[in-house]
Parts: sequence; C-alpha cells; structure tokens
Amino acid sequence: MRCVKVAAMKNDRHSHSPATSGERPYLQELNESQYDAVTTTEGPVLVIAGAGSGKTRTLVYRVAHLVEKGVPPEAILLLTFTRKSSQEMLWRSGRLLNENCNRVVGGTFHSVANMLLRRYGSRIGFGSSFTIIDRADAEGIINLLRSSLGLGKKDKRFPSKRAVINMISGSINRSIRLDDLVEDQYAHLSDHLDDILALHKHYQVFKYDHGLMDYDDLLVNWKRLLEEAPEVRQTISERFSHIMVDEYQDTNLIQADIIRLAAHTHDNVMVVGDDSQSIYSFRGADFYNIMRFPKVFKETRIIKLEENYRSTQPILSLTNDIITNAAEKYTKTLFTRIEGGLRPMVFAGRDEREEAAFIVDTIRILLAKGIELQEIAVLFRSSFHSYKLEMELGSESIEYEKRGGLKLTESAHMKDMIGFLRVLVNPQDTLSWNRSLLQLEKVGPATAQKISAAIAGSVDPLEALRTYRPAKAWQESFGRLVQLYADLYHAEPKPSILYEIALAYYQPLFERIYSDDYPKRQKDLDQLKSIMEGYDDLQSFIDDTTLDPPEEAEKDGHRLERLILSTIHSSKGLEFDAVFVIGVADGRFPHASAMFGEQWEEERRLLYVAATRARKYLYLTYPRQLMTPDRQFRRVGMSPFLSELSPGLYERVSERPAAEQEPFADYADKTPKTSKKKREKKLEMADFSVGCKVSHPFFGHGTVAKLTKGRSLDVHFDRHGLKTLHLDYAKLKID
DNA sequence: GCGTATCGCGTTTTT
DNA sequence: CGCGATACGC
Repeated sequence: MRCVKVAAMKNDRHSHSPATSGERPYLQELNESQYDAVTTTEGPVLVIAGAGSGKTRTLVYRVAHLVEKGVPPEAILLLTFTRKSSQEMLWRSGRLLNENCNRVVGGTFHSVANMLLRRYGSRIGFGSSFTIIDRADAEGIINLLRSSLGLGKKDKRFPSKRAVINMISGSINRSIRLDDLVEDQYAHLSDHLDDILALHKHYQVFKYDHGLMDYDDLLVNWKRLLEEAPEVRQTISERFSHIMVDEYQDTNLIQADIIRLAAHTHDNVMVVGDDSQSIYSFRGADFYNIMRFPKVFKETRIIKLEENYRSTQPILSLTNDIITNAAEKYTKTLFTRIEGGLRPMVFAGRDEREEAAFIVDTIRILLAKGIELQEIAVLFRSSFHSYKLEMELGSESIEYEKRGGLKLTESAHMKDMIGFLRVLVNPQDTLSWNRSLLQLEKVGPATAQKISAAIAGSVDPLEALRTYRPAKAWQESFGRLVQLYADLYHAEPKPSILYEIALAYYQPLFERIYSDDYPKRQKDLDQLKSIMEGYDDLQSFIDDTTLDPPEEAEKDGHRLERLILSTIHSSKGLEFDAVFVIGVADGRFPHASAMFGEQWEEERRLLYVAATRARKYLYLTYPRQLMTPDRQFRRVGMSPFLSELSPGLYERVSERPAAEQEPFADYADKTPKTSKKKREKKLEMADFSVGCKVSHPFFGHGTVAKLTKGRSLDVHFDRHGLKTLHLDYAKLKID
C-alpha cells in the first residue's frame, strides 16, 4: 500500500535514495489508485473518480510526471471544464517540479477550438475574422429575426427566444434533428414547429453572413476540421501526443468524437469523470460517454478512485444516501478516514426571511469558531433563489460574491463598450453596430437596423456610416458617433488606447442611459480597463472576454474575504469548510418542470454535487412558505430528495441558533474533553467601557462607543462603521 | 410609423 | 433585474 504520510515523505526526501526504482518522492504522496493513474503514460485510461477523491491532484501530478518522463510540454493537451481550472492545474504542476509545465496547452474545448480554427479554419472555408458570440448575442439575433419575419406576434404561447436558442443548441449538442427534438421534448410547442425551423434556418444564415460563431459552432467546426481535412487531423494528432480531459461526464457526443479523432494516431487519452456528478444534460452532456469510452478506445485501463479526502464521515453518509436512491447508477461508495464531525443539519424556516436569518446567524457562529468567511458557501438551484438572502446580507454588511446567473460581460454597459471594439475586428458585426446606434437619442430599433444594414452591405463600413443621411433630430449625436469610429479606425490598435478613445465618447451617453445607477456600473468599466491593459492584441482580448468572462476582481492573487453565493452548477469542482444549500423545498428543488425520468435523476445528482462540496459543516434549509405569482403564500414541504433520506443521517433544527443554547457543539466536544483547549472566559457588560478597544471575528477592530441597556453595546469599527451588537451573539474580544 | 416612458410580471441550470 | 406590453407624443 502506497500511502505514506506527507510529513513522513518530507523527512525522507533528502535522506535516502528511493529504493523503488529511482522514483520521484512526490509520487509517494499518492494512494495506490492515484499512483496507477499518474504513472500510466501510454494508452487510453478511464478514471472514475468520486467527489473529493483527489481527481485534480491526480491530473496535476500526471502532467508533471509526463513532462518529467520527457514528453514535451507543448505536446500535452489538458481539456478542462473551465479555463480557470486548467490554469490552476498547470500552475500547480509547474510548482510541483517542472516549470516547463506552463507550456502545456490547457483550456476548455471552446478555447482550444477557437485557437485551432483561427489557425486552420481556412481549410474548411472559414476566414480568420469571425467573432464569437455568447448566449445573450444569440438571443438578440433570434429576437431580431423574430420581429423581421413577423413570427408569433402577440402569441404568448410562442416559445421565448431563450427557449428557441435552447432548442437549437440542444439539437446540435445531441446530434439529432431539430424537428425530432421538438416533437420529443417540446411537444406542447409543436404548433409552432414550422416557425421554429424557419428561425433556425435564418439564424444559421445570419451568423454566416455576419461572420459570427456561437459556442456550438466552435465545437461543430472543430469536429469538421478533424473530419474533413485529413492533413490537419494528422498534424493535430501528432502535435498533441497526450490528451487529458477533466469532467468527462459533462462532455457531449461531439466532444467525444473530437477526442477520438484528435487522438487517432496514438490513443494516449486519459479522461476523468464521475457519473454521479453529471448535471449538464440540458447542454447535451451525456454521461454514457464514460461507459462508451472503453468501447471506443480498445484496451482502456479503468481506474476507480473511491477514497474521499474532503468530507467528514457524517457528511459522506448523507451524500452517499442521496445518491443511493438514484434509479440508475454505477455503484461506487465513497469512504473517508476523516474522523468525527457533525451530522448535517436540516432547518425549516417559516419563510424565506427566516431562512435567510438562520443563515446569517449561523455564519456568525461559524466565524466565531474560526472558520474563514471565504470558506463558507451558500448554494442554490436557481440564481434568483438567493435574492432574499442577498438583501439580508446587505443589511448585515456581510460582503459576498455571487456566482452564476448574469455574467459581467453580459450586462448592457459592458456590451456597449466591447461593442465599439468588436466592429473594428469584424465590420460585419451588425449586432454591435446596432448597439452603438441605439444609444443615440431619437434613434430606436427601426432606424438602427436600417443603418446597420447599410453598413453590413457595404465594402467600407466607415464610408457607409459617413455617407448615411441622418434626420435632423439626431444629426449631431450621429456626427459624434461617426467621428468616434473614424478615430478608432485610425488609432493604434492597442486595446488600452482604444479603450480610452471609446470611453471618452461613451461616458456622457453612459451617464444618461443609466442615470439611476451608473456609479455602480462605472466600477465594471474600470475593471474592463485594467483587463484590457493586459492585452496587446484586440482579437484575443475579445475572444477571451466572450469565452471566459471575467469575474469580480481579485486582490493581489489573494482570495478576498467574502462569502460565496453560487448556483450549484457554478460550484462544481470547488470545496468549502461550510456549505449551506438553500431552497431545498418541494417545487423549488427539484425544479418544477423536472418531473420525470432522467431529468428527475439529474436534479438528484445536483443535490449530491451541492452536498459534496462541504468539508466539515453542511446545512440544508428550506422555507415553509413561498410566494406564488399572485402574491399569495403557499405552504410547501421539504424537497422529496430530503424526505426520502434516512432521518438518522441528519439533525433537525427548529429554531434559530442563540448563543446560550449551544446547538452547534461538536459531537467530538461532547465526548469527555481530552484536549487542553482553553475555554474563553465569558465576557460581561462590566468588562467593557466606552472607548475600550475590541475586536470581532468579522468586523475586525473597533472602539466601544456606547453601552446600551440589556446586553447590547455600540461599537465603532475601523472598517465597517457603527454597529450595535448583542453580547451573547457577537463573539467580541477585548484587545 | 417611430421613439420613449412607464408599469408590472416572471425568473433553471452554462462552456 | 430585465423584458414585454401599452400608451402617448412627434
């Protein structure tokens, strides 16, 4: 058994030359299965890895190991679910032993597709000047087409633009015909089938005419490139001698085909995945890819990672129970050696407010226990489920960072700014022309479309713009716009310079358009500026912001001390000391429309993913009543996924925590105290006086301003201002 | 016909 | 919050 403790390994590092065949000592940190995966350098490997089983570590070590064994770093292709995770992995590989690891090609399927298509796209008839569009752009096009084709006017039953995009995307990702998909999955919309098909056709033509490519096109064209250009297929396959794919259960058929084609000369493919964590089927992800893998690649080596290094046993018992109820599964029971720990808690609030209050109270207790704020996460099914909590956090001045939902670059003001620059790279980009025209006063959709059509139809867009005859009402502002583009076209094409020019023009419009809240949005523009300063090349800036939208700013590489609020989908692959899963109510989780079969099972896996993010503390909460659309309150029970769990696996909490009763005492603490942990002296009002310096686990340092009656006191905190605190609640210390 | 202001409603999940 | 529907004014 190869399970040497890390500490022991460190001591051994210099003392003895490894008896085991001159291996690098770092390999001894791995367990037997991980070791197998890391050291298998040739041939297809399938790693079935449970939650928290050291999957990332295995990938990181394997990259380092391959480089160590002489594989050129640029011949390794590491495909991950998000760009961030690949960067993180390569960085860690480099740290491990070999700095060359940063030359490994890493990224998402989409970013690699983009790179290859820019380089080889001409072989299948693509110029290199395409613009990548995100989902908001795609919806915009559908909207445009829907009105210009006059489809579904005033028909409330006509599918929304989002639904249309989802259908189109779904048919591509599942490699089935659109009409079959509508018939199977959207039977209630079959009346509109012809219109949907027409929208689809025009959408494809529109993109082609305007040099636009959506996320699906990137994959489809990458596959085409490999299939239709044999010499490119050969080149790519030889260039990447080793391919690794993370989160393989989230790949769709197209991606599986891409892997097979790209590896055809060597079959050196390692994929890592967990069928229990498959939560992206709406995007065409198909966990049968995992089961198919050994059939596609003969002589696949299958390795299972079943030891969990993340969670305590009580948490693991609960999560195992969640997934045991799955109708279809590939048996894999995780175990851990982490001892002790609390049973997960289930709390039912009277309403969403009380649910939020419970979370805030509990967070304070966790902070007092020494858990750091950024190690706590609140997870939910849909991004609007956290609205009430966000309000509560705001009034309690707990800082948070929200993930999931709208991306920074999907907000209107960011799209405006980026739009000015997008047309420089791709003058056919009607969407962006439209945006800048709509910003003008007295110009609406109809006029904007007329002008942008004239631009797109011409050879010289700038000339077309200049010669367009504006109406008197908006002549002046139009003139300024023309001047802006003239300046942009003639300026040095450096992102930071272009930004300054565009902002100088945009700022006054910006303040008028968002007159109610522009100071908030201004911060985003500032952030955009600092991002652009990191680029020399406009094209790659635009590609990157579309493929990998920037999140909120990080400070000096340190994670900020902020609570994480996240959709469960966006929390994938992360872990936290404490996790709250909120809104685990009937009708909310599972999502109301997921009533049958595989969809129901996917919702269950979603809860599994959420719960397995927790290391030490897990709370599942739900409100007992929810607001219905007609302003009525409806009583709801707990999610069926909760009620089917064995009640012994969790503890029910019925009241909000108060400091006197200690409902949060560790089980370990209840056993006779062997630890010499000093119990802190409980402070009384008499211990405080006005002007005395105190500190608080969250608010930091401050000065007592006033002692009020009861057990409250006002404290002026250096960083958070004046707060009224209750002595029993706030874990105050005297400095 | 076109642009603009305003109100009220509903919100899956995303590379 | 973003979007659609609606009404009003040019």
